[in-house]
Amino acid sequence: MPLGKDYRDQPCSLARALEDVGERWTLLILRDVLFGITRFSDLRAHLDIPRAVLADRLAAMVAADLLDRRPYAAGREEYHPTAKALDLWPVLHGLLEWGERHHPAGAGRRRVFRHLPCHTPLDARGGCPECGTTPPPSEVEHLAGPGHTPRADHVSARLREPRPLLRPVRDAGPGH
Amino acid sequence: MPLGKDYRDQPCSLARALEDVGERWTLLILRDVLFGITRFSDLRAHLDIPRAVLADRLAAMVAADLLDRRPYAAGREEYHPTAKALDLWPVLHGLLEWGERHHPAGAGRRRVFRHLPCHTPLDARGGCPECGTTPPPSEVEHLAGPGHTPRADHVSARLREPRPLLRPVRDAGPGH
DNA sequence: CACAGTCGGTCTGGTCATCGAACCATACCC
DNA sequence: GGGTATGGTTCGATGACCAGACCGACTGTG
Repeated sequence: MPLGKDYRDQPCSLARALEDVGERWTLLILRDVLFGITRFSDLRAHLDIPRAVLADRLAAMVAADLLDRRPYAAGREEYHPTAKALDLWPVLHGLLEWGERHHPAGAGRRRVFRHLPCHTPLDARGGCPECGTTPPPSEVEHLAGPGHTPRADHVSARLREPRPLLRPVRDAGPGH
Repeated sequence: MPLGKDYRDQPCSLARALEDVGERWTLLILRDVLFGITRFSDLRAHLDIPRAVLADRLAAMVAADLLDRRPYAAGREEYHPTAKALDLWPVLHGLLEWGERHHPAGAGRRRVFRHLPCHTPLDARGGCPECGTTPPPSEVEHLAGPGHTPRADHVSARLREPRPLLRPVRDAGPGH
């Protein structure tokens, strides 16, 4: 399904937001980058997205100041979320929770988010019921829940165990 | 710009959510319906969306249990948000606020949301700083802010004055 | 150095969505 | 009957998306 990009004549801030993140695949890519999936090949393995579309979206997201592209070796690039992208985390989390509520998996939640210091699952608004704060991504860990459907790719395997948001999946385990 | 609809092999709840509301125009239509714009012709006037696309989206949103379609006269239809749609309000508001923060209009906010009982502008998370609650749409009023860019259509004119969410734009004024 | 493999893309051809404009059926008003 | 409002559908052209083939730069291996 194609998704257009511009909503030219809409004076609303929602239209502005959708011009940045409303295109097909963009929010899923953003989620993956927040999950620590930062490389072209890993994003492809995890999302089953056509190469050309992924290349196009990454370029658009760099241009929109959502991603920072930097080499980790000669000719090899990594994409990291900018402050603007991190600022979207509560919305992304809210949308995911909405999907979880209205399209539940039989066995339970597909993914669990916990406040790292408190070790408490976040509520629907992304807040920590224990300490009352709304943690930034850096303080949130995520792991597969009981409703999780396994995927074959190597990236998905890494995301089953608890892992802080933003930690590159290429790096070692949970980290405390 | 087209936006596809299905993300078949993604086991994530975010993909499920995007299959409901990820298509082009869908979130803008949902916002408009929450603003009280419930008729085909009014949506068209406010969004500048091709007729065929609007008809397709409305049908999809009814099928996804986001909208309830009911006649208000012989052969005339109105679309009203379901509970599922109302449940998405905090996300919609969060995305709008994100757009406002990262694409500000020079003169200030484009649209202001206030908690009706407290008459206090909502914070970025959709909460009321006065009473500490997160009001449902029925308790929120909205009006044009200083950064508002006027549009010529008759619907936009109605949305300039304060008005509770969900109140049909065809109905009379602010209502307290 | 030749060779294979990995990575991050680009190119191509076919399909599908979107766009803008025209058309249409019903109901109402006079 | 003629005119208008409403809620669509149909059409042709353009553009987005998709799957798969191709490619250039670099790395490691012998």
